[in-house]
Amino acid sequence: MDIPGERASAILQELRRRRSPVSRSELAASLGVARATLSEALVALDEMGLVSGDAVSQSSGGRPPQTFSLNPSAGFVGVIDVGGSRSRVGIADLSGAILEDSLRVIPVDSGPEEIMGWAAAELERMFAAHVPATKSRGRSRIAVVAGLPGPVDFTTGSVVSPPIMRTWQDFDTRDFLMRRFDAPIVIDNDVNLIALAEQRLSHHRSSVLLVIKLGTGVGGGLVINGQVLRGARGAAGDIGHTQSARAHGSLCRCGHIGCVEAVAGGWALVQELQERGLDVTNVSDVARLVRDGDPVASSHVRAAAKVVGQAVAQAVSLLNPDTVVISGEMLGAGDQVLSAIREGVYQYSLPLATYDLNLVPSTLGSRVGLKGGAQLGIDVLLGQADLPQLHDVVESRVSA
Amino acid sequence: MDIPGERASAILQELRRRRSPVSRSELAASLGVARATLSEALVALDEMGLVSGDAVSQSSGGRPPQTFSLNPSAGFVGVIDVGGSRSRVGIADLSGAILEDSLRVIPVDSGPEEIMGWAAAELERMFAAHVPATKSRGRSRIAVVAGLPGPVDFTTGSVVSPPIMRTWQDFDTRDFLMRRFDAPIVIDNDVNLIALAEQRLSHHRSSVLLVIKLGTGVGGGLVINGQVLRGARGAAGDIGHTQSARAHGSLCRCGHIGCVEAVAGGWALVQELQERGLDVTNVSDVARLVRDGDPVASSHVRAAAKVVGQAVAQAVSLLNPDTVVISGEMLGAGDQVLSAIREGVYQYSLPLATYDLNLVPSTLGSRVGLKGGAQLGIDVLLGQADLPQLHDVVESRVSA
DNA sequence: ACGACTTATGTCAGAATTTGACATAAGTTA
DNA sequence: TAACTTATGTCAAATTCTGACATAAGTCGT
Repeated sequence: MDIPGERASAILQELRRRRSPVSRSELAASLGVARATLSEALVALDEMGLVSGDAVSQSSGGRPPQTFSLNPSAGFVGVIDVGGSRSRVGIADLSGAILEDSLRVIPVDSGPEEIMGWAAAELERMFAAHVPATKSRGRSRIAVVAGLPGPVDFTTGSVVSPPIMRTWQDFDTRDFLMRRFDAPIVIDNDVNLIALAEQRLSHHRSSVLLVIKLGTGVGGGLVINGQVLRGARGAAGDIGHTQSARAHGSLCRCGHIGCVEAVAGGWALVQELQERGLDVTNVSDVARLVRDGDPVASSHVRAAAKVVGQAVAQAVSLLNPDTVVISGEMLGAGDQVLSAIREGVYQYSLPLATYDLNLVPSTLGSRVGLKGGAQLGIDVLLGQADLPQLHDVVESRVSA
Repeated sequence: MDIPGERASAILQELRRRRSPVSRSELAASLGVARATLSEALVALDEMGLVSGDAVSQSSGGRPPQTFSLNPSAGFVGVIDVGGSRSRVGIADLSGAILEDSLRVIPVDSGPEEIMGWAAAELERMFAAHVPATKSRGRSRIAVVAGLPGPVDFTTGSVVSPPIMRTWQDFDTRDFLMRRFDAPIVIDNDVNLIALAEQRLSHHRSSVLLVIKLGTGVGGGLVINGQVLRGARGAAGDIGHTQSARAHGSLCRCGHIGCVEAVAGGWALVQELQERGLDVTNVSDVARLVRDGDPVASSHVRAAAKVVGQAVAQAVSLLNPDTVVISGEMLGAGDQVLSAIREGVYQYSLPLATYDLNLVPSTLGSRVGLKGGAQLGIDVLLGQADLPQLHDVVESRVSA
């Protein structure tokens, strides 16, 4: 029995949108089709192993409904999250849950061979451990997503980063992964993944979401109407290398002068504090010092946060987002960071744009990147990704 | 004979997308349905008077195809474009062509009663003159669109503008127009209308388009994937009141200090040049002076354009648009404006974001606002508008 | 001018899909 | 236990879409 792909996709999307199991009637109602139609489609999806009929749920006065949900083990996503100073690898199922993950502290400029080699090996191990060898019906689908800490050119799938990551410049990440995995591969900017995670998992209702990541660098991600805005060349969201009035004179690692990152980036803070004689080697150290009340570190971080706040204010004026999420290791420094950013935003934005603006810290923890990558991978597996250049891959998967 | 609304909408959309008449076969192919299916739907649309079968076109070696296009006189849009110093009213048909328009030089702070009263009267006259009393089949649909020079709260349809337009603050434009016209009413920001016009009429292929309007004020509009980005409260696109390093100290009419507009807005330039003893009263005067080679005016305008360029650079970094269009009266000052903006953009943006950026002047003339309003109105009439709060209105129109 | 060829259109029966109604299943409540 | 409520399976009828065929209306070559 074959079911039109469009309806199948709609059902899967609806099942995903609601987290909890849904009855046939509810599903039919929200999709606007007759129960009979929906029932038939569900059977087909069940045969493909994509949905699973749960046990009957509570009765509300009559026959209790059988509820359905996405079958979590119908697909798995391997995610590689490369960070400035540490990288993570994880595997998630269709529910988006991270089944296993591993962390390695390694600077990004150790080079792609070292990092991606390790990551791919880890991923192979995890796939072997978690993906059932043969599903009774249908084979488990898999996808691989990698997030890189720099602008990614979507057409080629490799990093295009004048500022940093020179060692990655000529490395074709997509190709490397394609050789190791027989699966759709998606390469994206790391902040885009974080932004997607925030929108899907924490800010479901947001239609214009801006995410700022304060880590080794300063990055931004944008999710508009549920879709990541990548821009013409995948360079959208770059807020770290916009000019700041307060950063005048500071030389940035990108070669320009006066970038936000040159004052507010983790690497810049580490450098400054080292010059002031403090014992710091990375962002975590800086955050710890502030938390412990070190006055020098605090004042530097607070000043940095104000600069970020001003840059965010510009973005808020331009985009009028409903939600701004602050993420990244620098959050570990405590409330001061957030309040300084708020100060900048409310000072420099028009009242209308901040009237009901929701400016909040991330609550998704240190595995946000993996979670976002999982979401993107699931999009691909279910044929709901907004990646034009992947359409052929996706098509063939969906029809299979 | 009734045809599913979804297909009807798809056909209308396709007919609109292609400007030129299309044959049945071509239409069927682009929509991916059988010719028979499409043919039947076309008959229904023809009976409703929405499409018109043109004369047969050129043969390509066999029977010449009959081509179809939207019937221009199946619907009309009245557009009111309120500007800082002048307002326009016009009427357009479904093709988007402006059939008639009229201009009145009147400052926006003359108040809404005066301006909208005049505009509504003009519009009533134009509707009476151009809309056929009774179409043979189906009644002509009409819509009214108004563009206002300030942030518009979409939920209420009235201006929300701390900066200017105090007289408009408590005026309910939508309600005013609803009382005069039995039609869907859309109130939007004037730059949003311009942006829509640029995307639809000049930059069809652009997926991220940024439009900057340099007039009495400095405004911005954003069209992403063919949809205007209005933001959470309709305040998106505000680039005039972002902070500029070079504008420090200048008091803006919005009450803040250091806004882009405080240096680069038309009103600010007029003020400055007056202080320097030049005889200018509005933006056109300034542009004329520069065109005539006045050194003082030129240097001021050039400096202003650089400030704008820097602000645009921020936006370019954040959004990575494929196209930036410069619009507004200040363009009349000549090439200097554009080149100064380019200078700012290329100096302050990352190379990746400007690599294949298309930064061009508008070519749509002084009636852009009317043209954009017409596009938005047609969207509404054909049920393709992205305005959530209008859905009920639209639904009832489409099914009728 | 005429026939061969090419392309477009109308028609319509059959295929595919969706629906609504009805019978049945499986609980709750009095 | 009977009455009632809600969920599900089934299937014929209605709707929609398609593919094939016949026909229409040009061009091209002789």
